[in-house]
Amino acid sequence: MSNKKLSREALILVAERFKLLSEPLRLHILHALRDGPMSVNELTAAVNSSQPNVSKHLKMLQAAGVLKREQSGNTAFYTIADSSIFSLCDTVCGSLEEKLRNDAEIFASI
Amino acid sequence: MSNKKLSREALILVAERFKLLSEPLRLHILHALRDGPMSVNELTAAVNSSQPNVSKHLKMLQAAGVLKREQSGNTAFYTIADSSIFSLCDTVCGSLEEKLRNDAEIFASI
DNA sequence: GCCCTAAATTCCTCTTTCGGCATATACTCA
DNA sequence: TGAGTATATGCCGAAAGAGGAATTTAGGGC
Repeated sequence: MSNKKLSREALILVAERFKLLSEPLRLHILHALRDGPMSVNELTAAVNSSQPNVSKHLKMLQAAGVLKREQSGNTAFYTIADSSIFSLCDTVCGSLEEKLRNDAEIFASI
Repeated sequence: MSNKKLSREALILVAERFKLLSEPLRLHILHALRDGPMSVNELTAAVNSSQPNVSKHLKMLQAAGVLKREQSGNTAFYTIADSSIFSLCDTVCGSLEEKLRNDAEIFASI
């Protein structure tokens, strides 16, 4: 764990990355892409949203460098470009699980 | 890296945790608390904001279980309660650094 | 060229959230 | 009890972000 002093600009960049991951639908999209590339249509079905909405979120994820876009014929395929997001999600899941377990214990001991 | 299927509710919880970390000021506060507990006044000075604003963010961080509050006399001290946030920040920093380095190389090779 | 399908873009509205300001609460000390 | 300091809270206005609906752009096949 590094201990650098972070500049104001660095903090903003980091915050932006977290903000990108702060929407359930975007997380859902990323989660769906774990098993490989998918087209916009496939993703739209997978996450149960509208096509324009999915396209908008895909654009944000791509602009941030998290996703990569590849066009094949008439359809666009999106792939994970930065797999560090999965470590992030796993870390958060682990932390939340632990917290919930602790809360459950406290509740049980009442 | 786990490969579980995440439920809609789990995605929302994870997204909420990321949202918590998506504000520069909150990151600043957490960063300042790396070296140990601080009072609200100290934090207000450290992050260069107003006291009410800092209090509000502290409350959110505490409600999420990221910070712990301890009152001593008239002043309140806040401490890191979930250090996994630092791994998160470090992972993001690493990813951003790599991306910037790559972008710089691409730019240099033009 | 024309039609069909896939994806992206624009406009709009609604909700959330940030920060400032004023105020309230709570603790200490005289 | 009264003054002073530390922290929390409530209210407001401004800005950002999400999703819906309609439309546009672009490719493929006839």
